Amino acid sequence: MINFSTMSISQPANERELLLRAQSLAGFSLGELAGHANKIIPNNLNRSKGWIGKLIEMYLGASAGNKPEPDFTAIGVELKTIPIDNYGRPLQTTFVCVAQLTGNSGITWEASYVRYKLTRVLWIPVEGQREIPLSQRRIGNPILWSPDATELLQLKSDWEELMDLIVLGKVTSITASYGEVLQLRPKAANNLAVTTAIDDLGKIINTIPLGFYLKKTFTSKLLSSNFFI
DNA sequence: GTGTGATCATCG
DNA sequence: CGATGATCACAC
Repeated sequence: MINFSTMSISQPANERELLLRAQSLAGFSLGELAGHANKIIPNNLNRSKGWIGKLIEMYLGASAGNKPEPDFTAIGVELKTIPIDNYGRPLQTTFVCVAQLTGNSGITWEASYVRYKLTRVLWIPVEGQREIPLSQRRIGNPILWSPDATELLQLKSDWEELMDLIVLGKVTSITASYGEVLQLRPKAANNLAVTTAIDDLGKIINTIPLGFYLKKTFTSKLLSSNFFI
């Protein structure tokens, strides 16, 4: 493992450096990483849902903070930790970004945040079974990924279908079952959270904020088909 | 509230 | 038992 201090870690200068850094973490447990960084390990993730992501971000020198940009802004790479089972299959869907529910006239897939976020992603698989104590869960081999032509088409058509629902004022009838590989689900502090959207008459309404998520079938394929690269 | 990091937990 | 809907923490 690279001898990181617990303080600030420089951003990787390029993809190769980032990948090497990520590869150096593979095989270590969360307990080892947390201990090395003098971080306290929570008993579970119930009240620390983003904890693993933040820990890995720190080790890799991610920089975007809570700005709507790729984590490694300078080199245009987004970081995603993804919980996996014994067979390397995802245990959860993957959050991509929040969905703008107003002001979408004229927006195209090419100019969308979903496209922007998913152009280049560094996936870090992490053992995610709840039976494994957090400190014993191990980091897997990273995968530097860009969507291939097929994946791009799947994402684009789902995005267009979902955006049509938003633009046409059908927001309140959206469920997570729309979309083959991409879905819209609540993304909020709780179900009292509110944002603005438009109804089918074009009037402003209040509704729960939604986010785009990648379904497990999609991430499962990309993880398995890129594993041996 | 919005956006980051996500996973929890209930229900069919 | 998995997917959908709900939720947690934090920065600003």
